Amino acid sequence: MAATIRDVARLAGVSASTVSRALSMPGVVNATTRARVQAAAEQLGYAPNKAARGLITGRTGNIGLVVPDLANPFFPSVVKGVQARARMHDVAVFLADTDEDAAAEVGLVQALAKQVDGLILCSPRADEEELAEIAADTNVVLVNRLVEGVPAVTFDNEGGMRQAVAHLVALGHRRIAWVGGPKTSWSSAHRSIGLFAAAHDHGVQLVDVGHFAPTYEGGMAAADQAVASGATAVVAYNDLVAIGLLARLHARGITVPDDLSVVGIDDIAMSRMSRPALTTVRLPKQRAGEIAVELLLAMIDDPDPDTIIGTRGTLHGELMVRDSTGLAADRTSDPARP
Amino acid sequence: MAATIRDVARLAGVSASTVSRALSMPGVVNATTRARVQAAAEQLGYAPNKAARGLITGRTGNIGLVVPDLANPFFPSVVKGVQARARMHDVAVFLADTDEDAAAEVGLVQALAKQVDGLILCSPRADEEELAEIAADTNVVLVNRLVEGVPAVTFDNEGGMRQAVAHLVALGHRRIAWVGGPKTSWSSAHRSIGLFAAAHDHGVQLVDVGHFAPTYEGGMAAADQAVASGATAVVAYNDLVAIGLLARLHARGITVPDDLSVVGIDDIAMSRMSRPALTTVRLPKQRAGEIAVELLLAMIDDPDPDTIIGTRGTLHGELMVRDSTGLAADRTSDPARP
DNA sequence: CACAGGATTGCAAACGGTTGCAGACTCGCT
DNA sequence: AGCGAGTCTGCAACCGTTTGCAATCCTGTG
Repeated sequence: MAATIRDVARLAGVSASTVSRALSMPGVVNATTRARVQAAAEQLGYAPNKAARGLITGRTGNIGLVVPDLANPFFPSVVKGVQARARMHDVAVFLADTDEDAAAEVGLVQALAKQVDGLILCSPRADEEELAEIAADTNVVLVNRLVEGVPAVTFDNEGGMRQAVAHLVALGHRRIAWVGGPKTSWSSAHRSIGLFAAAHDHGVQLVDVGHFAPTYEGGMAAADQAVASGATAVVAYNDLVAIGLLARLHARGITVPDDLSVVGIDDIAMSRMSRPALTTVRLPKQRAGEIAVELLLAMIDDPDPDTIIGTRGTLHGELMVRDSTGLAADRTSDPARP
Repeated sequence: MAATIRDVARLAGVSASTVSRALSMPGVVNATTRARVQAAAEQLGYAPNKAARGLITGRTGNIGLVVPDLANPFFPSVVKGVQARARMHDVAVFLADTDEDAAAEVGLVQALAKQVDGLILCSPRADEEELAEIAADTNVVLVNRLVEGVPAVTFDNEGGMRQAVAHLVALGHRRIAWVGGPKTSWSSAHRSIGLFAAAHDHGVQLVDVGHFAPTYEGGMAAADQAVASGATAVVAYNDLVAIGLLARLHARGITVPDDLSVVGIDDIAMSRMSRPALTTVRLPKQRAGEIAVELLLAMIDDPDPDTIIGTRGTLHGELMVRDSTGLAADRTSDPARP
C-alpha cells in the first residue's frame, strides 16, 4: 500500500541504506544525493514505518496513558496536557480508560506495555505493590499518586487545604466539615491529612463526614450529613462532589453561602458554571499532564535509575474564591471588625 | 528487556515457529508441546510484540481517534465508547486532540495513519475535500459528520429538533430562538435545518440569533440577543451553550423557565446539574463511539469498498425534559385548556 | 515388514527499517 | 605516479514475528 523505503530507494536510484541515512542523518550523505532522495520520498509520499524502526531501536515513539474515568472532568484536562506535550515531542499517545476497575487497570497496563516506551498512570487504582511491580520493568510516571521509588507528579494537597482553611477561618468559620472521597484514594487521604493539620494550626474544629463516591451523586449523598455535622462550612473531596452538595443543599432550601459555605478541589470547568459559582482549589491539571510527559521522556532517554527514580514534581494549587463561600452563618458581621 | 518469542522457545525447548503457532493457532500443535510452550510463556510473562506482527500481517491492531477538544464534555463520552469497544476487540486506541485546529487535524491524521489500521474522526474540522482525500487511502469512520462516500455515524439532528419543537409548542411557545454553533459546523447546520423544518410544520416562528462559539462563553454571548429576539423559548446549539445562556439570563434577572424556556442538545453530564436542570436532547454519545469502532473494524476486516462505503449509522436522540422549559411566558394557563 | 498418509515441527524467508563495516571514489600532496 | 585520508555509499545482518515448505515421526494397513 504505502511506499516503503525500498520504493524510494529504487526511484532515487540508491540503496535503502542511503535513503535511511538521507532522511534520518542528513549531513552524512552527499547533498545532491540527499536532494534526490528527498524528492523521491516526497513524490511517493513516503513516511517511515515507525513500528519497523521500533523493532530495531527498541523505541516505539509511543507512550501510554491510563486514566480511571474519562467521564470525570478532571481527567480530560490532564489527558489534554499529555496530548499537547507529547505532540511537541512527536510521540503518539495510547489512551486507556479503566472504568475505575483496578483489575482492568493492570491488565491494560500489561497489554500496553509492549507497545510503548513508557506509561503515565493517572490516579491509579491498583495497589501499591502492583504499581511497584509494573514500574520495575517499565518506565512509569504516576500522576496524583505517590509510590516509593516511582517518579510521580502530584499536587500539593496540604498546601491547597491550608489555603482553603485559611480562607474559611478568615470568614469566621470555626467548625468545618470534610466530605472525603473513596476510602482507598491516595489523594483523599492526603487531602484529609492536610486539612486536619491546617485546622489544627488554626485552632478550628474539623469533622470528618465520611467517605463518598467522587461524583455528583456522592455529593448529594453527603449533603445531609454535612449539614447535620453542625459545621458552617464544608470542604469536599473534589468539585464534582461539591456540586452534588450544592444541588442537594439547594433542594433542602439551604442557601449557599449564607447558611453554609462550600469549597471544592480541582477547579473543573463546571465549577465556574455552578450556582453559586464554586470556591475551589485550582489544581493545574493540564500542567500535570505536561510535566508527566517531560518526566517520562527524560526517563526514557536516560534510563539511569539514579537520576530519575524518586524524581517527582509537585504542583501547587491556587484557591479560587467564588460565590460558594461567605461569612460564617453564626456571625452577623465581618469577623475582621468584631 | 521483555521476553521475546525466542526466549520462550528456548525455555520450552522448541523452535520459535512452534511457539508462534502454539500461541496463535492452537490445535495445530501437539497438546503436550502446547502446554509446555504456554507454561514457558507464562513463566516469562511473554506477550508478543504487536509491532513485529504488524510488519508481517499488515495489521497493527491499533486504531486512531481524533477529537477536536477534550475539554468539551461531549467528546470524552464518545472516547469512552470507543475505548470500551476497542478493548473488547483487543485493539488499542491512539488518541489525538487537535485543539479545534483544522490544520493540526490533517497533520495528526497523517502522522497517525501509518501506525493504525483505521481512524475514527470525531466531528472533524477539516474541510470536505481533505476528508475525502484522507478516506481515499485509509480506513476512516466519521462521527457526527457526513461526507459523500465515507462511512459515518451521525445523530438524527432533524428528529431531535422535531422533538424539541413539539415539546415547546405543547407548552404554548409560538416564537422560538435558535442559537447556532460555529458557522462551519456540520451539525450546527443540520440542527438548524431540522429546527426550521419542525417550526414550519408546527406553524411557529423560528428566529435565528446567529453563530456562536460552542462553549459556555458562547452561550453567555448569545443570551442577550436571544432575549431581544422576543422569543419565549431558546434552543441552543449544545448544552454548553445552553448552560452559558442560563448563567447570563440568571445574571440579568430573567427567570428560566418562567420568563424564558431553554433547550440544549447533547445531554452532557453537566446538564443534570445545572440550575435549573436543563431540558435537552440526549444524544447517545458513547453508543456513537461504540458503533464507530464496529464500523471501522468491519471495514478493516473486509476492505471490499462496496459493502462499506456509504454505510452509516444514524443514532436517534431522546428529549430529556427537565426544569429549564415551562409554559410560554405570554400564556397564563395551560395552552391545552385555553 | 514396507509403505502411505497424517500429524508435528523446524528452517528459512519475509516484513520495513537501521547500522557496522568495508569498498569505491575523490582529492591533495609528495 | 603513488599514496593517505576523507567522504559516500552499498552489503549484509539484525530487530521479533509469521508462514510456506520440507523434513521427521508415528500410526495403521496390506
